[in-house]
Amino acid sequence: MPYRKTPSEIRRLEAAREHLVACATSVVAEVGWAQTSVTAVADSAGIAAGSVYQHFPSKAALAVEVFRRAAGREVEVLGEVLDGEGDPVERLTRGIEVFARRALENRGLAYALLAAPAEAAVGAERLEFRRRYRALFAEVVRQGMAAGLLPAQNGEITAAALTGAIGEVLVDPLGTPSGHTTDELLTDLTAMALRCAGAPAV
Amino acid sequence: MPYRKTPSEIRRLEAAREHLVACATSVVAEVGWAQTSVTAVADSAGIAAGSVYQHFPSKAALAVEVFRRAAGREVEVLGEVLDGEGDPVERLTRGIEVFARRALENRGLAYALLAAPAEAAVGAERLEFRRRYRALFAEVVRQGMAAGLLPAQNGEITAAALTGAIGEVLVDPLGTPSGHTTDELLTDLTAMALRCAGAPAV
DNA sequence: GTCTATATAAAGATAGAC
DNA sequence: GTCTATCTTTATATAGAC
Repeated sequence: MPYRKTPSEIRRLEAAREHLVACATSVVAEVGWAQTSVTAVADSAGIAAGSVYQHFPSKAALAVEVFRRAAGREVEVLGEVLDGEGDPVERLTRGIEVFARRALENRGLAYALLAAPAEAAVGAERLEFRRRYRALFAEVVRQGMAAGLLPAQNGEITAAALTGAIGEVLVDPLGTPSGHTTDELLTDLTAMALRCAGAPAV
Repeated sequence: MPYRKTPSEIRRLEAAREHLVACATSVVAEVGWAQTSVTAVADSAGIAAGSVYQHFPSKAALAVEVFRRAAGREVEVLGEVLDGEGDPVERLTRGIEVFARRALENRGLAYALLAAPAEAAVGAERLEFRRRYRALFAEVVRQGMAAGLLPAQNGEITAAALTGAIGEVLVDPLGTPSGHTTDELLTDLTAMALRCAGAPAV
């Protein structure tokens, strides 16, 4: 009776945990935080409700993990684009495009991350991640000002507006109705973003 | 034993109901929807929990009433400013200023109306009212374009960005920290809004 | 380790006394 | 009409069998 787990045991446990997080993420994306009960997650993962507590001490801990994983991916992707090639204005344009496109492609998850009603612990995480999104946007705006491509402005407010605008378009189910393709929406959104940051019209 | 309520009885009942709505609004502004229990509202109004159900059939109905009253006031005020005197750009500037100032002056309530976690029924109302805010902004942007003061743009997206930006500034508790007075914040916010709508720099 | 069954807690809603 | 006390529901979390 070993007092230490074998490597294969550890792998199995981690895999089960990963599976649980993945299933919980799907459930949240589909029905939102409020309707995501421990039972629903367990059903989705094919285990009993009680077994969830083998991997997470509480529902809140699981929810926070789900949020951190998903939001962390978005921050990472956005950060890479904004920190990539080209001048600050080009990068900002691509960043908005990528951020919005990913959100539109997985609307349920994006809504859950940006806006959906959630318990307090998740709300706190959301606040933190919104700050990170905004910090990324604010930094590229700062660079744009330094390069003389953007006029003097409060970059934090511009960044907040960009984050808020994308969220707002997502929140409204009528945001992409008949007559507007995703591409048209993205064109209008990036145009607004460039105006918002004060980039000269093309 | 009259089968009809006397006028004074009706007045008393309506007054009690008004008082209940007012107290509930205060509670929501202070602690948010999630922490607003029927008991807390009843305590605040100085009545028993059970008595709440003399005036509203359910907690959700009370919450919706609270939301409608408060959000309706904001829509009305914003509508009057945007529909007032001056050219469209001037009205937009004043509208942003008034909307944001009122929100900053009653931050708890503004947060509850714009962003705070809430039950489904309130969430649906919020969606509806955000659409109304946006429709108001979109209309003045449309007028600005028609008057040749603003460049061609998707006014709905500009309107969404403005609503989102104000909400975003409010959501962040660090939005108005040391070094930024409310007036400075408003100056930066209106400047962003004018850029966002494409108004020429002053 | 995972299941079933159950304990527990919180909040909304109701019944009946006054 | 309002209060007190209680019922009911719902979902989290736990205990003990296998």
